[in-house]
Amino acid sequence: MKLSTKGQYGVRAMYELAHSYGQGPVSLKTVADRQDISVYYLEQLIAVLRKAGLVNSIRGATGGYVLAREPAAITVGDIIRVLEGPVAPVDCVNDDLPDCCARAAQCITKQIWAQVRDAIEQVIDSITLADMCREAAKANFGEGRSDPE
Amino acid sequence: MKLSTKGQYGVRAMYELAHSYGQGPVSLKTVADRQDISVYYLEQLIAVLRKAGLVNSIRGATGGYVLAREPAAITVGDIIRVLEGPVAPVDCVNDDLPDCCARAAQCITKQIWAQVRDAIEQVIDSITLADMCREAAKANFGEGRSDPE
DNA sequence: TGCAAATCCGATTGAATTACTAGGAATTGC
DNA sequence: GCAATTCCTAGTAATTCAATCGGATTTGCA
Repeated sequence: MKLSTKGQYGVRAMYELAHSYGQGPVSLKTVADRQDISVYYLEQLIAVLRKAGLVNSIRGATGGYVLAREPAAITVGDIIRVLEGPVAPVDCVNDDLPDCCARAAQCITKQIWAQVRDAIEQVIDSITLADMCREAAKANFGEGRSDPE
Repeated sequence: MKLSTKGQYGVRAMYELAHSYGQGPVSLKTVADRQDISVYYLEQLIAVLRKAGLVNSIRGATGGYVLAREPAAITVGDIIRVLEGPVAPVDCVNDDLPDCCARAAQCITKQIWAQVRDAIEQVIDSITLADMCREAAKANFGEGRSDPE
C-alpha cells in the first residue's frame, strides 16, 4: 500500500508551481532545489504531467513550467492518477480493467477493495493545490518558508 | 497504491479458514484449490501469518491450519499489516519510523498522507472475518458456494 | 511398521519496477 | 553566440514480486 516517490515528488513539485502561480514560469532546477529532488528524475515526472495536461512548459533561457489550470482546479488525486495510475488497491476494482478477474462474481474480497479505493479517493480528490497553499501559509506564520527567493 | 498479491491472497486464505472455523484444521491444499492460489506460494504467506500469531498449525497427516482467534476477532487490517507492513502510503507517516524524513517539519504533504492512511485504516480495521462470512452467506443465497466439499 | 499426507524450511529465479543517472538535441532570452 | 532551459532516449543497480522447487520432519492410520 505504498505510494512511490513519483506520486510524492509529483505532488510536492506541483505544490511548488502553485506557490509561484501567476509569477511566470518556474524552472525545474528551482523546483528540485526547493523540494530536495533530483533534477534528472523530476524531469521525467514533469514530462508525464505535461503530457497529461496538468502543466505547460516554456522553452528557452528563462523558461520553465506553469500550472495549466489555477491551483484550485487541480487536486492531489489528479496528480497521483497521472503519475501512479488508477487508485485501485487491486485490479478487480479498477474500472479501466473491466474483466480482469474470472473470480469477480463470487469474490468476497472485491467489495472490501472497492471500499478502500473509495476512501482513498474521497481524501485525495477533495484536496486542491490551493488548499495546500492555504495550509502552508497558515503553518509558516512567522518562520522559515517566507524567503523572497 | 497497489496491494500486492500477498495481502490479497492472505485475506482470501484467512476467509477460507474462517469459513470452516470450528470444523477442525484445513489443509493448505484445500485453501489453495478453493481460492485459486499456488500452494507453494501460499505456504510462504501462511508461515508469516503463523509467526504473527493469527493462525495455528497442526502437523501430520490430517493436519492443517486453524484461526488462532475467532473470526470476529480478526480484521482485514490485521492480515494486511502482517503481510504487507504498515498501511502508511509514505514512510513519513509511519509511526514505526519516527524520524525518517528531515523535511517532516516543513512538509506540506505529510498531513495529506496521514489522512489517506487514516481513511484506509478506518475501512480495513472495521471489517472482520466474521463480517466477510456473513456477507458471503447473504450473497450466495441459492447459488454456487454452498458445495458440501 | 510403513505409507501417505501434511507442515516446515531455505534456496533459486525470471520478470518487473523503482529511482535514478547520463548524454545529447532543440529552443530561446539576452 | 552563449547560457539556460526544456526535451528525448537509453542505461542501470537495487529491490521486490510471485512463484517454483527440493527436501526434511511430523503424524494419522491401516
